[in-house]
Amino acid sequence: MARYNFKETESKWRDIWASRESFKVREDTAKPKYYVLEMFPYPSGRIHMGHVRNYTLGDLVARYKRACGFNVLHPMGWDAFGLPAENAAIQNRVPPATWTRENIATMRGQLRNMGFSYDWSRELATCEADYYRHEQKMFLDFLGAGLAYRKESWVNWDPVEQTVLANEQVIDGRGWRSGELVEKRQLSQWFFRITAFADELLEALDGLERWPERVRLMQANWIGRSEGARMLFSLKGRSDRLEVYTTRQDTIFGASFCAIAANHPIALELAEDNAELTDFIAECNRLGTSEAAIETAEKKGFDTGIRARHPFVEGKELPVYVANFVLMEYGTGAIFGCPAHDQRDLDFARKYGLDVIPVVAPEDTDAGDFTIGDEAYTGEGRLINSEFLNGMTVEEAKNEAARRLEAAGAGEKAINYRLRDWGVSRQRYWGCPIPVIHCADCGVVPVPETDLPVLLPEDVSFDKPGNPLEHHPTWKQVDCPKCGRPARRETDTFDTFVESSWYFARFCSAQAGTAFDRAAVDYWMPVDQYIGGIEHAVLHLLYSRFFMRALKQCGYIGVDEPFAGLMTQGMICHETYRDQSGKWLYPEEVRWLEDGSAVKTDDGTPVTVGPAESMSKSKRNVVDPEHIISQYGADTARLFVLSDSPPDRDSEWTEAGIEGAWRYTNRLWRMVTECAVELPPSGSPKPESLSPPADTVHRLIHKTIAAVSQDLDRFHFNKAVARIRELTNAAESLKPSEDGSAWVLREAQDAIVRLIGPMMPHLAEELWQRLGHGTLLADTAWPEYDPALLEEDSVTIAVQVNGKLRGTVDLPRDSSREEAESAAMALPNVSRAVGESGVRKVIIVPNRIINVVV
RNA sequence: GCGGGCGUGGCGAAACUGGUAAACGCAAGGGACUUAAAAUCCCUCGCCGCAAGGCUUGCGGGUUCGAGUCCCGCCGCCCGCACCA
Repeated sequence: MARYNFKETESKWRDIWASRESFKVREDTAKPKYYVLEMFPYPSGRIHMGHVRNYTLGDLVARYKRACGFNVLHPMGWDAFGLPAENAAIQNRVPPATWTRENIATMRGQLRNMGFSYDWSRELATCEADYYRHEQKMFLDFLGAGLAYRKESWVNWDPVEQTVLANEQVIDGRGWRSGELVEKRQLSQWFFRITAFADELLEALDGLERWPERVRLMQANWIGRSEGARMLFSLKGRSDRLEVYTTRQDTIFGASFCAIAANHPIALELAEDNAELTDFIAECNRLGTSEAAIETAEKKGFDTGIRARHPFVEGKELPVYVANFVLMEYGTGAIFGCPAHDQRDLDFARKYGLDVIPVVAPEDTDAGDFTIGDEAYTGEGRLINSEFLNGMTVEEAKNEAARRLEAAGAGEKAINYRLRDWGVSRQRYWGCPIPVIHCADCGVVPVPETDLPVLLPEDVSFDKPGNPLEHHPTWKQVDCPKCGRPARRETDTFDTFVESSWYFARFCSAQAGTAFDRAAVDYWMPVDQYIGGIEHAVLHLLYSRFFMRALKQCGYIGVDEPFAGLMTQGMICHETYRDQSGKWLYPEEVRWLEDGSAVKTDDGTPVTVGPAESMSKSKRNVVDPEHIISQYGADTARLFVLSDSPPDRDSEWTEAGIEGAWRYTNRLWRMVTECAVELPPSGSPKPESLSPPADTVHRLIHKTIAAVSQDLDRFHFNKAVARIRELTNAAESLKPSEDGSAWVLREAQDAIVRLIGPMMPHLAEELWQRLGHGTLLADTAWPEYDPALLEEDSVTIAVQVNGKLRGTVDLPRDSSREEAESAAMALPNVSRAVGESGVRKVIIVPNRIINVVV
């Protein structure tokens, strides 16, 4: 029995697709367009299983849509700037550019070997000047539009990466890549004004119907809109006023203190001649922002001695504290405390002996009896102890309090967002240079457009720690474009998330001399289906949404939303292995014994097998796609990652699983190439009569085409695979002696090959040719089904007695109720279950179920 | 604390708007072919039971002729955000 020679076949068809430019596309208004994109990879060196899954999903969609008649754009590129290249440079003394380009070459070859239907003519790498030069121009335009600005602020400093991180890149107080606790530093940094679009980015989430609900929720939470009021408290003995933000302006009569953040300007001013306060502020700054630190931290305050005047109560004064739980980054960095209705304020008030005045009482409570114990009351109710607000609901009181504040010039309604502007400066070398020049006389001067691009020098040294651009002998020395005197180039580079915020639009016209060919972008954008990991739910996916709006405002493009559809794929997991000393082992270092236990291949010592976890280099539970491809071929690997688990769920890589996929690959091969009987050519006319078994399979072909199409439309790829296997099973079990079976078998082969085409393109292309077709399967339309064959003439109907299954009856489709009922009652099981008691009623759902109620 | 999701065989999973639970695959067991192995093919495979039959979708209730699916209350697991004013 000949095994399928995937090595020969797969490379043969890849060469044919490449030489025919099968997947090269251009704008064509005669066809509906479909833009399918997978998140482009960072060129780390080699592709991993996560890439295989991601790109297999995308390729399936691309090939399916192409077969369905869409003009499909399916490009690939490289997210090529980033820190690993610098680390490699330090460790191996290879320039980052060289390291990156070599990795790209390797990974491009690996992706080609997978047979993905990319239009390689659109390939791009973000580290090349012909890409990032456009980004520098965008920055200048953003600057002009007020969407980019420079500001001194407290930023997150990653001590390992030696750079600043955006808020989105700090997870539980730690750097998203380094995992190290971040420090707060005050630095002058470039920001993108993402907050200008806060409301729009939030509102538009509702329109992203083909995004997973949880990604939309995560973005909504991240933007964090809240409605409340800004209030101004005049301060005794000072001319300035204290601005606070609150969502509970209705509780103003319950206020008993104000609190400001440790980094609030007033706190810093007072600290100048108050050593005790300086110490307290330092203590607050030391406090981590990790979950553990926050939970264990005690509420602490420092009385500044300043007194704030209550806006409505003549003579009432509130002490102003510096408090460790007030964040400078949220709202105005100052609050008023109403202990009765906020747990944190209550804890604080109890500790410092402040008043606790209830001002909201639950509907059915007698106001006089309502007191606060250890728990603040945060529920609904009516206002008490609140002069002009008394008797109002919380909602009414919020409105009235805001109205009165505004009338008194002491505040107004306000909307606040959690979202902060996007800090894009990075003190790193391998990134896009920020095109500005610092001049001692003229200040910050943008690089004139005619001087773009600002090229990243490649002759850099990593001998000293820190940013090589700082240490470069000449690069930063430049004349001021305004006054001509010696000045200094900005040595910060952009966050690499800037490059990934517009690459998808660049793909529409990847070779254009300007950033975008507007007509091409208008034709292709938005991306119809974007596929990638959930880890970018907030980061990349939010930045890109902002970037499109910023580009639109600057006249580059006309779209707001970059990704109309989003699919987030799950991770690939694998068992973990440790030897006796607890060291992690690679799967290939483990051998399995007869009794099911595992030992080390080299010395036979026992191995501890751990549960499946997501593949990671540190735990060595990785499988190199290249090994799999050389052992089983790309198609088998592709089939395996599509089988069993739905795309959005984590799935486990197992040796048995890939073996199962390999078995099926060979079954298909044999079914077409080693058929026992002579089959008529594809497309022969249907024989006069089909035996009942042949007719059943004939119908199944059409049912399968219908079902697989629907499954692919809904991204239920594992179900589509199952249905194709079902059809294969049925076709194989058809006996050649049956009337018409040869014709049906050939029809089934044709259908199976076409249906499996987007999943296993090389094998399908080969079998398609062997079935006698003169065209490429890649150029062949998706099969159609005959709706008349989807419905059977007879149906099997379940018969229940009191909801319990007692048997089934086979009846002609659409039999009358009487026929159905009498057939059901005739079943011995049914009459036994009914017994002596009379039938009360019979529920009949035509063609589905008969339920006899006794 | 807030928000969201998920609990189905030994395992991955199916089950359209409530209508025959476990399709498809993996693993396992038995058999055929073979000197032998691999490959391949056939059979069994939710649980209890020789069988007839009974039971079964995390647990407890409810709605319904009928619930994996809807409602209420628990239990468990996972994810996101979090001193957010």
